[in-house]
Amino acid sequence: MANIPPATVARLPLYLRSLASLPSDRPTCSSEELAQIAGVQSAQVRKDLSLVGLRGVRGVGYDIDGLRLQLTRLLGLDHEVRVVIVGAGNLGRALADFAGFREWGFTIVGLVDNDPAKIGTTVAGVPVNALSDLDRVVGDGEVSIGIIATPPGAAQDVAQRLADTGIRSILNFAPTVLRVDGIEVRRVDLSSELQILAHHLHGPGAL
Amino acid sequence: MANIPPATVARLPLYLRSLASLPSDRPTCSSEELAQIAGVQSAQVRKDLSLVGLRGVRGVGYDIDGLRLQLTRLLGLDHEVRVVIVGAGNLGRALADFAGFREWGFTIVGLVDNDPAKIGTTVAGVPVNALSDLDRVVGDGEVSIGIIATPPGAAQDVAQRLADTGIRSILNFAPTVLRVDGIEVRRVDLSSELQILAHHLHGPGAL
DNA sequence: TAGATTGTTAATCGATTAACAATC
DNA sequence: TAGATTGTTAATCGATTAACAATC
Repeated sequence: MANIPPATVARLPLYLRSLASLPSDRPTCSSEELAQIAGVQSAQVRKDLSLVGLRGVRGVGYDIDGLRLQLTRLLGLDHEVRVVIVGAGNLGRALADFAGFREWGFTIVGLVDNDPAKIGTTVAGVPVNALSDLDRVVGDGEVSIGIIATPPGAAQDVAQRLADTGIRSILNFAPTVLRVDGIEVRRVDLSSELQILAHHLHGPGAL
Repeated sequence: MANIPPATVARLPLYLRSLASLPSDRPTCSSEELAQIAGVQSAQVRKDLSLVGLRGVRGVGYDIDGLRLQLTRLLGLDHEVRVVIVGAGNLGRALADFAGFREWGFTIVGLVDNDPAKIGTTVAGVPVNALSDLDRVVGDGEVSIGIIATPPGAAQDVAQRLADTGIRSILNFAPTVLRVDGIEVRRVDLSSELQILAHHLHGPGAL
């Protein structure tokens, strides 16, 4: 496999989810149907599926079950994926209890924080560990993804610690540009999202 | 103004934030310095700033205060921006208390939910209103941005209601493709982010 | 066969990067 | 002047879309 364009990879979860909205009485669907549900062009769907090696049948469409199976496999969701969340503030705790993660087979093995008042408690069944125990939590749990939900000042240090434990990927909610080698980092910048929306309030179409 | 490329708009919050990391003893900074902090190429910085009409001085750099002022204005953060959050679950409540929003001048005027047990309470000083009061909350508050933090099944209905109140933009945390006209929608898809990271666990560089 | 729909090519569009003349 | 750094052009790269021959 390999060398799937990033833009295509980013749409695979959308396609996988869109399959759930398909009428269940038919074995196949067309790229046009999938496109409607996903909110993209049908040519985009065909191109993306083709790029990841998924083929349909001309005149018929794509096999829904096959698509589901292969997309799940491509996204690595056919194995359990274990996740640790660093930062047990409001956001970290909300993420620990986020139904959407479990739904796709992600397991939150633990929260990590440096506040003694939080350590030892549990949030939605997830234990809160000391930051000094990060190594143990990640090592014991075969954790491959770390989520950073700390204040901005702590994020870089936490990222390096996560990297040192041998974690493979980081999802960063702190508004901090992380510098870590050999690790894939994705950033979710909540304030930026609002700011981008705010920009458009004054653009064309403003009151 | 107008017609700034979306990719450029999306980086303006990053530049604005990066200014805060600059040494405060100098009045100017170079595109190279800013690029380092923001984690992008210096040519990108120059191009972006040029595209939004911000100019530096050759051989000298950009005026830091001027940059901060103009970026703030461009992003519409020189006025208070009022926001309503629909959905007072874990995520909605975490967002209501999210420091990063207030920091940039966003005001959360209210949470909205349909759970009688939650209505009338407050979260981080933000009152929880009945969904049936959405109109009043948005209307009274001159709210321009709505955040959707509901379960997926409720998101489309909420989006339409928000549109009907005359809101201008929506930030959608529900894993739902929204169909609303004349409104800017941005999506933050937490499960997708993890799934994209999960995909790369098996790509090149996998153990 | 006729109708439907894929898979792929080529065209277009947009974003990034390199390079360098302009100029402080 | 010499050194630094912008602002912009052109080159490159990547993503999207249109179009249609292939084919079920």
